[in-house]
Amino acid sequence: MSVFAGQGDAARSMALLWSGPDAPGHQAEGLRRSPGPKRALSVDVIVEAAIAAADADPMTGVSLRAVAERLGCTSMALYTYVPGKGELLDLMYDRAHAELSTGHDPSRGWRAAATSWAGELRSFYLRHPWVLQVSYARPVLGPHEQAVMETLAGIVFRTGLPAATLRGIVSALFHFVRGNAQTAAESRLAATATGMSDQEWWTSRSSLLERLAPDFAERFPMSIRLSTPEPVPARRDESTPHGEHQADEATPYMEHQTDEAFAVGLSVLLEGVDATRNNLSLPPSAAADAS
Amino acid sequence: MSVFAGQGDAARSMALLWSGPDAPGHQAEGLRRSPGPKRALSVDVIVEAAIAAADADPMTGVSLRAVAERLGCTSMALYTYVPGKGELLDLMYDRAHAELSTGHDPSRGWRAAATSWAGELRSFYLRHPWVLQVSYARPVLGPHEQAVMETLAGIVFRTGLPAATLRGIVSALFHFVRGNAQTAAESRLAATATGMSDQEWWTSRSSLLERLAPDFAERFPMSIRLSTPEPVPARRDESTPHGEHQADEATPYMEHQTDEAFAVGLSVLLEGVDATRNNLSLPPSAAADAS
DNA sequence: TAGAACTCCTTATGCCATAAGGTGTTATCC
DNA sequence: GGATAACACCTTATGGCATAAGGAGTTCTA
Repeated sequence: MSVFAGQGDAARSMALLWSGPDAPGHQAEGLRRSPGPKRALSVDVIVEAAIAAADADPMTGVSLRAVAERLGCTSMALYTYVPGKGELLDLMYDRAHAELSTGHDPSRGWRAAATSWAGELRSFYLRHPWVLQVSYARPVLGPHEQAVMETLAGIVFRTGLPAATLRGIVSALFHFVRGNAQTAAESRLAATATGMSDQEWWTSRSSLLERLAPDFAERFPMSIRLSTPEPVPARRDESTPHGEHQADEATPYMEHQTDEAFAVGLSVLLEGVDATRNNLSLPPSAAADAS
Repeated sequence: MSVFAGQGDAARSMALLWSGPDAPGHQAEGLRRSPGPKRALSVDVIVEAAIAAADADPMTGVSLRAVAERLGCTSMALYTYVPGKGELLDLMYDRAHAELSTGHDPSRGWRAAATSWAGELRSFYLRHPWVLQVSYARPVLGPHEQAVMETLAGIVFRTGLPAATLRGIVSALFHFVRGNAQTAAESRLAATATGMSDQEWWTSRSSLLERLAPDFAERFPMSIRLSTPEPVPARRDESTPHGEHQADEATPYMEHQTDEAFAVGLSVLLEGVDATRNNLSLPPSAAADAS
């Protein structure tokens, strides 16, 4: 039952995000100018603790109580530093993005760069699944997320496509990576939370379905055909071109599924970018996209 | 602060989902065989009321209290019919999918069919944004969602691609449509909830950013270039770099952005599917995918 | 007609965010 | 150097949530 999604007062979040570390309340020590007791905490420390709490228990959203417990104070004490939970979430979100690398090797092609960018983002989301709960509409773009955006923008501009097209591509890339990572993360979390492995889940689900809907195969033949694995004769023939994976027990079923879906989907998406480039360079006889 | 995401006991959800309407508790009337007072409600009625409640207030997740209020009973009465909130959510989720059309015109090409399928799914999500809060991992596939899946499977098999590739494509399509719809829906909801239009939001955000990060343009040149609209000749000088948009009041800024991103992203994705087909039909000299 | 089964209610528990207001600490001004 | 005002942090209260526990009334069956 993951919880959070919205954000708080954007103006206050942005002020906290973009103001330097010398801003009021941002640090415990510093040139104090005001009366009152010394501040025991700082925004940075709170954000750090909140991230740790969210990482430690990603299923249930972070609670101010849990954060406060980590810091040895009451939840109300946090309100001195942060306007509320929503704003704290914004801060956590941006701070976490500082983990992502911002440069890309310009000697590689745009496609290789995009592929590794997407892979890095995906593993970032898998490390911090709670990040995916933060809404994407009306983004409170903090410096670190903006840097991620900047990196991707730098990569896609090398395709030579116009900005309007690139906006669509960037958005599609983000949605794809986020969606895939969310599925993968939730499947992992479900396994640890319920104590039921993916394998167990799927077999029990299948047998249930068989009992409850005996006519499943006739009603949904295409679905069955889609989910049926290829007849894999030995090890690694090239019938499944993308990222074949030997069924060692180390990687559970769903994990393998999402990994493969990621490789295939990303490849197809970038193939589409390439094709869109070719379409533009071709003489106007090339059929326009039949949307 | 949208809330819900997980699901409840899958076995019980599946029993409720797949059992016919004559199953115990599914209907108010029927061949009663047991003592006790008549059932005033039914699972179907509860699910219907819950969907109505969720549609009416999609920001905050549905609460059992709200559903009960609609039905003129207490929240605890619902527990007689439904094991808990998670299972109710599963039922709502599947029931809502009954709205989607399941056939597709086989005379049209796969691409046209996929495009209209995606468009229909997107507008469905926009009608019922709460559906997007239901997790995608360990799906409790009910009959109606399965029918949607079946339709898409039928479409993509007409590309002739192998099932493993198609799984990746299907997954990418879903993630793309879901992500885009979620962004669009949240942006709409934010507008009505905060009473601040997208236009207002973006201008206030821009001016805030200008004050808090005066060096934004130097730090993030690519982002600026990406968000800058193509040089539309007249209308508004380009001194305000962020997201200028001719202000027709009909379609607000973000709405236009997400609509365009949907069209472009979908087109690129399907272009990639097409290109992947061509790659497979080509002689083996065609460069394999450089993942 | 007694009893069992069943529905639905009231009440209680334990989470959660956060509003309200009290108490002790501390820098600054007279 | 002491008064004072600003401030951090606490306790307590409010209202919302899911749901556990148990009680009261209704209706079928033996």
